[in-house]
Amino acid sequence: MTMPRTPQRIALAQALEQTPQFRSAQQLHAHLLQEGHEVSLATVYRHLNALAEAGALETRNLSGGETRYRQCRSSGTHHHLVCRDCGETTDVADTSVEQWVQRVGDRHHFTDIRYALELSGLCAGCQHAPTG
Amino acid sequence: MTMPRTPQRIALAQALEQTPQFRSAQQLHAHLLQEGHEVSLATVYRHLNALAEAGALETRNLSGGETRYRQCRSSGTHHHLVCRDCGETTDVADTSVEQWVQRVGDRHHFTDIRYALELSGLCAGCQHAPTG
DNA sequence: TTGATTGCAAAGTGTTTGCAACTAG
DNA sequence: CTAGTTGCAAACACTTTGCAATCAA
Repeated sequence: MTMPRTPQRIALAQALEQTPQFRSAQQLHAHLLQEGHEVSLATVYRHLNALAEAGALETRNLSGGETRYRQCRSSGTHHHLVCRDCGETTDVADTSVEQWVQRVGDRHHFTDIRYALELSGLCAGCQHAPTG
Repeated sequence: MTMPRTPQRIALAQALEQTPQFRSAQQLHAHLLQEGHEVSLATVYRHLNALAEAGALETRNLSGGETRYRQCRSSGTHHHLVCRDCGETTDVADTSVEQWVQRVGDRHHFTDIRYALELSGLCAGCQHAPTG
């Protein structure tokens, strides 16, 4: 159970700390290189998988086979509203969906319910801009 | 806008008709071969993409880069409750989430809101079975 | 006839892994 | 010293695509 505090691991942890956004292994890797850290893509993948497996990261599967990761944050549930044009992300704190989900599970006799909700739209600043 | 009714296309359409389950391109391809149809994997992929793009199929991205498809059924909005153990899929018809989403969008001055909600749990039959 | 469709095999993506060198503790 | 970690390059799984042959209308 020893666990070396290698510079790579530390750098990745910091990168994950920085934003609440979901980012891909490749994005994170590029980010680390830009910051001057020496890490290989393989190492990034390895840590990401380990962290996700340990429950420290949330994951999201995109079309194209890409997986994005982000650190588990607030204990309270919240969702993200992402602007499809500029990418701006807003946290949405609200528990009504949570309650609804619980009810649905009960009604269908399902237990250990998990759910993922993704919201996207056009933010105030992007509503007149053409999407392309 | 001609559109040949090829045996491959017909067979695939029938296969999609058969179950409400999400299935991968490879699963569908294997299924078709078993039924005695001659189709290439490439063709299955091509049709699946076309149908999904046209809005005739719903898709789901799994970890591992796999995409699963199934035919769109009810016109009204609904969600899916999937059993993590046996894969059984239940449709959940309910509009309260829809309304909530709309409210959230308004509150943040976002327009053209889209959302995706995925629900998973353990169905009644799988609640005592070990997950492995 | 003619444009859409098909199959094949090659190419492409994102991710994983074997292995030898390396390093934190 | 030694188990865990790293980088590289090869391997993987799923999907996409170029192209020539084929087929439906």
